Amino acid sequence: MKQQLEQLLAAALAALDSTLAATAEARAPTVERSRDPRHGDFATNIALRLAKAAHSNPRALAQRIAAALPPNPLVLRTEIAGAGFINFFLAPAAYAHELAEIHARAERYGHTSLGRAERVLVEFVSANPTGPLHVGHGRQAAYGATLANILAAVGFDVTREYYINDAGRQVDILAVSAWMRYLQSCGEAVPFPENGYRGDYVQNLAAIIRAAEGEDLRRPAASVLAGLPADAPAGDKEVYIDALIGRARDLIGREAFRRVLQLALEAMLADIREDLEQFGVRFDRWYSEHALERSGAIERALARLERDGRLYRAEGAVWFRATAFGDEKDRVVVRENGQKTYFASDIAYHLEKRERRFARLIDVLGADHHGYVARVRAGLTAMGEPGESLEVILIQFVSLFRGDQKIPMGKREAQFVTLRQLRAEVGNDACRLFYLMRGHDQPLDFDLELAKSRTNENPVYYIQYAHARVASVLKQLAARGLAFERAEGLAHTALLTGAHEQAALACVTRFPEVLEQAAMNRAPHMLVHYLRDLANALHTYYNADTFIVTDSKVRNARLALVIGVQQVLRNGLTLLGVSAPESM
RNA sequence: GCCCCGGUAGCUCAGUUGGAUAGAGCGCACCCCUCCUAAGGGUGAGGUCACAGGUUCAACUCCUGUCCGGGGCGCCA
Repeated sequence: MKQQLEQLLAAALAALDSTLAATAEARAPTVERSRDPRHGDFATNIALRLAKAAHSNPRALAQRIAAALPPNPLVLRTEIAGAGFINFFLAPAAYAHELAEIHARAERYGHTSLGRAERVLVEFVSANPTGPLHVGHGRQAAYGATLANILAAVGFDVTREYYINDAGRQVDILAVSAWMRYLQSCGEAVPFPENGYRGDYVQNLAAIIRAAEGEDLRRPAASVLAGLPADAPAGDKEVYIDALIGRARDLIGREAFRRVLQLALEAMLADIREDLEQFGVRFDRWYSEHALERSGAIERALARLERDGRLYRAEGAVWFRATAFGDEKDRVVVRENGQKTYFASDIAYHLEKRERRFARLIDVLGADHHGYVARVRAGLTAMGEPGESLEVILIQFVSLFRGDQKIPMGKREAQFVTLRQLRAEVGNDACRLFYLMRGHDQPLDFDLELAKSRTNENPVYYIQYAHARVASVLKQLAARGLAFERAEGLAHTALLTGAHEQAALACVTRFPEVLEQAAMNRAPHMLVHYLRDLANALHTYYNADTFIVTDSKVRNARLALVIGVQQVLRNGLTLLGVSAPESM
């Protein structure tokens, strides 16, 4: 509906004044829903915006524009109001037409072609496979999955990707942590390194290694520890763990170390995949950093930067001249010890995304990655790619509460709450919806008690209940030996004149606009708030009026409306990854 | 010190890219089931949109500065 009005406006402006119509504002006139019903159904401020360029006062200009509007059966009348707004009052037929559209398009209603099939890569979660997903990753998963769904719904060609950091020092640390636990389980008295991963899951990794390798990789504690530098607190934990990794490779051989690493990695990845799968989060591709490395892409990227004079050597390391591309300092790409940094592979990875012809690269990252944005963009720019093609969305942190009691969390400590634990406690539906209730740039307080409560304080049930309520009405209808007659209902929508019916119609037909807003603002929470509003419109209507009445015209018109509401609720919940139950 | 995000009702938060009288939930005070699920609906009280300037016909929204809160600034990832 909104689009049609905007087209009418554009036509009016073109007919009125060709030079005026050429201005940027006139080319894309905007129409908005009126907040106050007295201001009609839609309103535009175009006359106010163009008044200066037209050398006219806004109200007079509004008059001329309104007069130039091509006649349209959907528009009952227009009115000039306030400082120069043009208010549109729609004909009842406009809502009737839109309601028929909901019934006709069903699960496709709300889907548009706004995105023009532009190729978008949404990379999200990408948690390091060195431990199970925690509640922060859960928010990124819910956000990324839903954003991708919404972008796809409004016509973007979306690919969902998870980048696996399965190369480099970090996974070596995972491997050596698992090996140390393995040695302990074999009865060797080796101290666990300060910088190792100390979660319980590492014990499981040790058990997996033992099942695969028996005691073949057991080495005496004395030979493991001989001549190593001191661990923290006396020594440097970073130096210590690197030395320990070197020792492990020497003692069991590079090949065996590789097998340990591979077993640990596969177990972690299987856990992460299963967790996300159960959470309803799916990826089109799991992109391995290790595979990127093997393909030579990182070497090629570095060679290209070298050729273009973007690299220099200092203090034994190789630096990328990031400051030449807007970053605040230059960045190391190859360390003094010859190891490439993660940043080097990030450059290659993002370049490779562009080579796969994605017009827009969206990275969904934790808020702690803020410093990373400028440098990856600098890398992309240095490669001759437009910096704007990269869009980084930072997700603020999650705090868990039990009532008003904050639950302590720490990533490296043994005690942290995993996504799996959270899902088990509150359920997937509440989990997805609670993660999405707030804007991504807002820290999230997640109250476990509230998420579990089956009261009206809990928005999950509120929305789902509205959906189930309509299903219940239909069951009741069948129980009374009646059936919904769609054609009759849609033919008599003019009977839906009550205040609650008008409100429900206005709300349910907003869905396509909400999806566009949510997509363009990267704001899934707008969809959540909308669904709450729609559920409220349904509950209010339900309490005020009876749907199953004897007059079949009225009955079917009302049912057409509530079934339309149910359809939109279902479409919205599906995008959020929340179930739409038939009964509760 | 520099950078990012936030500051809106007692609490938790929305606010349609600058519009008309700033909204919702919870909490508080009331009211509504012989009726399609009360996991629901309705009414009321509650605001200096952190503060000060600026831009504009119009500012919660944009710009500058100040104050407060959170986060980030390693040859870590």
